[in-house]
Amino acid sequence: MTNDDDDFLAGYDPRAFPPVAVTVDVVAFTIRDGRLHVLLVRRAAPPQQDAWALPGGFVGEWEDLPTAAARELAEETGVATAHRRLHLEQLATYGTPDRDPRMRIVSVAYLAFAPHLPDPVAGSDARAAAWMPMDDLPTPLAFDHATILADGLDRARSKLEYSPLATRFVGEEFTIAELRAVYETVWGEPLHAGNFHRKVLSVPGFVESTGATTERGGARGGPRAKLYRAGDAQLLHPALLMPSREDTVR
Amino acid sequence: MTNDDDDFLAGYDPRAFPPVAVTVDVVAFTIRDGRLHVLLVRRAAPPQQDAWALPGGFVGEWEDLPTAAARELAEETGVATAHRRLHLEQLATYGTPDRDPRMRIVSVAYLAFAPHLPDPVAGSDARAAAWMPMDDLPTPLAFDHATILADGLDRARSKLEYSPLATRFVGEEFTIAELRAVYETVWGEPLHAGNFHRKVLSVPGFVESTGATTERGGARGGPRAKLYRAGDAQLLHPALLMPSREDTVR
DNA sequence: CGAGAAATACTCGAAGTGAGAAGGACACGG
DNA sequence: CCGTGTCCTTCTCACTTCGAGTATTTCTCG
Repeated sequence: MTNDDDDFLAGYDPRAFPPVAVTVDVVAFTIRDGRLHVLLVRRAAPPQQDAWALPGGFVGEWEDLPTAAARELAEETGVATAHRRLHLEQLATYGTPDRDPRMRIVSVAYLAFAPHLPDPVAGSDARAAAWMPMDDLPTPLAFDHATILADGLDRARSKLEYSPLATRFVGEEFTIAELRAVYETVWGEPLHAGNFHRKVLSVPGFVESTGATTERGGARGGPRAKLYRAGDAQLLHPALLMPSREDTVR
Repeated sequence: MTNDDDDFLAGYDPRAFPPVAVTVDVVAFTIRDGRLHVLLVRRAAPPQQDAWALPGGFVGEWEDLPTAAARELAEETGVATAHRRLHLEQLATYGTPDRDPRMRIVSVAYLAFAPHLPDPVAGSDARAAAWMPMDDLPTPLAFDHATILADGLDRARSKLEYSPLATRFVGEEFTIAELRAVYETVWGEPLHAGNFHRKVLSVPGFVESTGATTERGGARGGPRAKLYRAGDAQLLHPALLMPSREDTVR
């Protein structure tokens, strides 16, 4: 930076620009009882009081965007920011001028995943907070949150294909069958158990064996399963493609 | 919306929120002389006057984000907004608190592609505008634009794998060899001509034949090539994977 | 006219995929 | 304690896809 910059900044008035607020909204997914759930809050204040919405809120003046997303998640829902296996990534930004009646609001959406998250606790801005099953959502959602949620689901579904994201939905140690259940739940269709097994083990760095097995067989019988933990791969190669890929190509 | 909302909004003061400005920045790629080029402008005003930067600027009060991106592209560089084959997609949003010395600025980055774009014309906010080759960029770039540009390149490289984006870099009608040149330029490595040919034709909806051929053979010899135009596929299946994929997996 | 270059097609072995089935290990209900 | 059914895990087989190399033909250039 130059001295010219200093002179310039001294006379600079930030209020000269159009009033805009920046918020973060979080699409948080988890799996409960074999169904995909998203975290929603019931708005405690206008606008759209009592409507179900994604957790979110204004970004603090000196706050980074991902920090704000983690804070909102914690504040409005009691879901611990420092949850060990929480995954947070930027999804997209929504800025249609009339998406919020208060003023021009540009919202940066984040996508979060974690295994076995606890029941949320409603925070200051929320009358209630709950994990809602994706196949039985309240309608309508506030603002354009239905669009954001749909984009988040799309992203999650395709990220399973080429990233080890699925390991974020299960515990530290898991069986191949648990991992398969994640794919089946998010993709919404059954997979061939044998082929899935072969494929997961053939992708370098996806999972690594712990040497141990489960204590018992499955709830309805079957042998004990070997336990694995997440490997160090960032990208799955070859990828696990959704069976229905070809149908949705065009 | 309810009457409660109206009461609430009547007493609402937008100035109560932390001052933030929202900008758009555009990473525009094209191919010239077999090299990948990005559009840069030389800043005409502080801060960082005279530094090279991505074209961009403040979002108008009633302006949609993609509209703002197209406008900035046109304003600062003379690249026509309505260019027939211009592709524009949202890349990501950058909001680190100190990324701009003026104030808190959140910038939504867009990615643009087009074939054979004309030489840009410097607009009001730019002292100059130019297509700069990616392998010989001026350094440093203003603000965090080097990061944004790197993210844009990553996105472009991987989008070639599973989307028909490459057809946006060539003319309305093109040969398989021209398409291959796009992949080789963006990926930065030579491809096996025979395998590429087979693969492109085997992906349903990627290209469709026009029945015609080029008027002449290649500049250095060879037969006339068949001409194709873009098909209707939105997703390539099977995908064309980068040869170096496996090395960069972890 | 000859040499080199490029578009396209073909071949071969290696690797990956979907579908099915087999072999055990285990839970659970008589 | 035994039979039945579950289901983890491994195999097999036919089919597709892939990378690498080669062949053929047609063109430009000198």
